Amino acid sequence: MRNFIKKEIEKAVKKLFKKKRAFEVTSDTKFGDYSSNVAMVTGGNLRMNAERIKTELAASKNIPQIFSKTEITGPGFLNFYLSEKGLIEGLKCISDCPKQGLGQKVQVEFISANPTGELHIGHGRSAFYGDALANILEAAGYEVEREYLINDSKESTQIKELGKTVLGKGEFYLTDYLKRKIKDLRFKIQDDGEVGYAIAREIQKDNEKFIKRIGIKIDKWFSEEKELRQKTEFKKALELLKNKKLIYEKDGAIWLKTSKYGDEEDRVIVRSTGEITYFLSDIAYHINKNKGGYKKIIDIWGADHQGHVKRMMAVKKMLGWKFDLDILISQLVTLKEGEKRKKLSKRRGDIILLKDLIKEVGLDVCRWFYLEKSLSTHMEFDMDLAKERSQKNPVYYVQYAGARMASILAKSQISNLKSQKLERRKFDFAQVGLAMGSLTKKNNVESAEAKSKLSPIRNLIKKLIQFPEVVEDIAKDYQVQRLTKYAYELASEFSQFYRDVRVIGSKNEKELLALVALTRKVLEDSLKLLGIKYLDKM
RNA sequence: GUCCUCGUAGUUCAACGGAUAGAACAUGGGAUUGCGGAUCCCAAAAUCCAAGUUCGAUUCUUGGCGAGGGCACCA
Repeated sequence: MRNFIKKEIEKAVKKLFKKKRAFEVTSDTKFGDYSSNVAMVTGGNLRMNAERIKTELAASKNIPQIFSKTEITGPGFLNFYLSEKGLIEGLKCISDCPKQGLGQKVQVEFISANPTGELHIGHGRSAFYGDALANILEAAGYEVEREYLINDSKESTQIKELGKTVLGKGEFYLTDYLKRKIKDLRFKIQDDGEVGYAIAREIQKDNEKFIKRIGIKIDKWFSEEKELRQKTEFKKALELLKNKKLIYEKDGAIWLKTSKYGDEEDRVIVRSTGEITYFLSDIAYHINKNKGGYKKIIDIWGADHQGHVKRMMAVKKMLGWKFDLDILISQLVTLKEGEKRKKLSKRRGDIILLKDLIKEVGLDVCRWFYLEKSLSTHMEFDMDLAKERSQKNPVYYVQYAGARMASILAKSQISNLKSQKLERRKFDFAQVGLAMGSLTKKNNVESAEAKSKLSPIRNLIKKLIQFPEVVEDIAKDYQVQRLTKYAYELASEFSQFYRDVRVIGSKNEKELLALVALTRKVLEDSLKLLGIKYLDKM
């Protein structure tokens, strides 16, 4: 619906001003179902321009049918009010509207925890966020590949350190969990890298199992050892950089000229010992990504990697990669319980594991609490609210509304159909229109009762229409928290509708049931994208 | 010291450069004779400070102040 308005305005502006203008159309403002700032970017007399655009739109074929009213307010905002037909058209658009990402390949790389131990609450953020973002991009039409990088190269420092610990020569990564792992294994070899790699594979198996268990889908587990080191991709990357004259030697090490491409200083890629650095490995990894034919690559990194963003961007520039590279930084997570705040600190060794958090509050609640906040906020996980098993907890509030929808449907004739059939049922949008139409008629005879019923139906439909718009916005700017907000608002609109509008036994029962069924479908889809269970009963 | 984030009601969070800054929890009131009261309604309550850009700034720029993180030939 929003895109439809945009197109119509574009046509009008082109005709009136002979020049392209960047403008916005906003959904559901206080001043209308849709509002646009288009007149504000035209220059000159803003209000007069708004009038001209309004007149031009009124003369168009579609606008007068879709909107009952168009008005100008404030310094020159254009506000649109959906007509009954407009509301119905909007409902159709929920499933039929064109998707912006069609035919474009996107890679989302996330979690990528080192195979040296279990996942902690910091990984949880990247895990749930990346998973939901990938779901949403898919819903927006993109062809999405979800990748997890396993830093398991036998030559890497952390794998060697892990090996040393296993062989009793060090203490890195030594947790109770690792001690248990070590007990199970016997090694004939004494090489740090080999032993580290062997145990890392075991740890990785556990982590993969866990990630699957918490409902996160990964398409490709990318092993640094198998895909890069064994295929001599590090050397190839080095050759490539050498041929392009982007490296030089200093103090026995090999440096990359990143400072010429936006980084603060040049970086070492091969140490004077001959060992490669993590940075070269990461370059080789991204050279590999570049071969994938992606339009867009999204890397979700932890806050401890934020210093690497500039150097990676520098590499993209120097090698002239065509794909869009979006590096998102997931900020640190703190737990808050009562007045106490626990920080995630590797040094202090009091890492809080993700599995323990999920055990404490449940998977759905856990996902919701992570996903309702933007990735860049330094979030505090509110344990007290998360543990609350009542309406205070937004997750249960939303699920409760869903259960009510299902309950209404179950009590109606539709209950004869299997629930699966119900999901696939094609909704008769005209029926909903009929319901509104008859209510409007009643409204004309000033029935107070009908009037009170009209508004909640309209509000509910408006909220439903926004679903594809929310998905589209998130696919553009990655602000996943908008979807949790949307799901909550939808549940809230439905609760008000439920209070004011009697469905079963009403004159328009069939039509209202269709609306409830559609609401249920949209709520279920929203929750599915977030990875949170929709429940018919709770 | 420098780089990256963040700073919004008592608390946890929202807000494509837009209009009267939204929610939730907590607090204080209220509703209900019916589809699940795990509901609904009302009230009080906030943009760290100072300049600048703009018709318009929580948002952008600069400078402070405060918090977290990064600054290795570790990852």
